[in-house]
Amino acid sequence: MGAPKQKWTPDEEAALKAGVHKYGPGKWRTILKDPEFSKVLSSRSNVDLKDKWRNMGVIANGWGSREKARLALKRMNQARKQDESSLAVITEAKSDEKMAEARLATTSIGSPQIGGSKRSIIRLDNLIMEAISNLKESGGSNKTSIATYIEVLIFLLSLMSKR
Amino acid sequence: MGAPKQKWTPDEEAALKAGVHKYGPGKWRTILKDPEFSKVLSSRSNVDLKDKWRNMGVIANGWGSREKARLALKRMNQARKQDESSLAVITEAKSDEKMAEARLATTSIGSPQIGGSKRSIIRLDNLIMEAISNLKESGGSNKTSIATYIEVLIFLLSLMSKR
DNA sequence: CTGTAGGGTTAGGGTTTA
DNA sequence: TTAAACCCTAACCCTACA
Repeated sequence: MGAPKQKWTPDEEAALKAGVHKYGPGKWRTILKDPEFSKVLSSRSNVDLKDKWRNMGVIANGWGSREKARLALKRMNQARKQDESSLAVITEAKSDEKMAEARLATTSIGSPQIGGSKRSIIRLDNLIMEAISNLKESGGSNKTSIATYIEVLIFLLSLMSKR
Repeated sequence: MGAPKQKWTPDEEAALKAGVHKYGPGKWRTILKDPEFSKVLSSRSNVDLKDKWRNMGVIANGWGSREKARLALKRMNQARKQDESSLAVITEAKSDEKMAEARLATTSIGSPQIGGSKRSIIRLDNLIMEAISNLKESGGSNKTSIATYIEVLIFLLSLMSKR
């Protein structure tokens, strides 16, 4: 009902880290005022920064383990969905059950070229994130090799997402 | 392992509904504290209330689009025929019970219409195609589904690179 | 009044159980 | 296999106190 949760994007997390590195933890308002970060973090409050930093603190470990890859995938999943944005939220809010039905019924992810209305992109995004989600649960005998490829994909995705 | 399941009684459901009517949804702790409901709901937590309200909502509203998308993808995966050499995307899914008919159509990732850094796309393509190739050879009970998901992921990457 | 620290609560994805 | 119940935790809220 209130504002939907605003999940942190990789860009925002990076800005926060950079800010803490520059001013130290606890200087949330200072970080927000810095022109270097104010753009990216414009939708965040000083308290938001504090809370996010607290959440990130639990993750101090390195990358490489399969478990870490799984978690990374999970976080990325959320990040991408959020990144695809405000429009997603808007359409979700607007759509009554019938619209939701219609969207699914006409699920046509056009060719990459023209058709890419924002809406179809969002739809694609959701579908694919679901796919990734399913993949990580699909189990199977060669989990290790799968995880390896997923790690590669995660890395590539993060690269691409930086525009 | 967990606590034995405790099914909701009609009294509890009624109290929950009354509580939401009085304070609005999202005020779970407040509802619990209200002497009017605290007796009936004494064995429930605020999170329990939230979860129950969600379950009741699903019944009232029908399935959400997200859940439908997830199922559709699952079915698509099962119904899909393996197509060895091509990249594929979902192109169509007829409504309702025919989600199983969702099919895949081939497309090229290096399509000229895709702007942005074409070179990186190609490299990405090679990298991932190699991954898929290895994956398919490695054997495994659900390699087909894995390949499908990765293929869809590739398409997502091409879309992202365009922005 | 402004900002931070820290405990508390909610939202929503995920998992388990019947 | 599905749906209700339950779990995990990021995101957000509340309050004390500098």
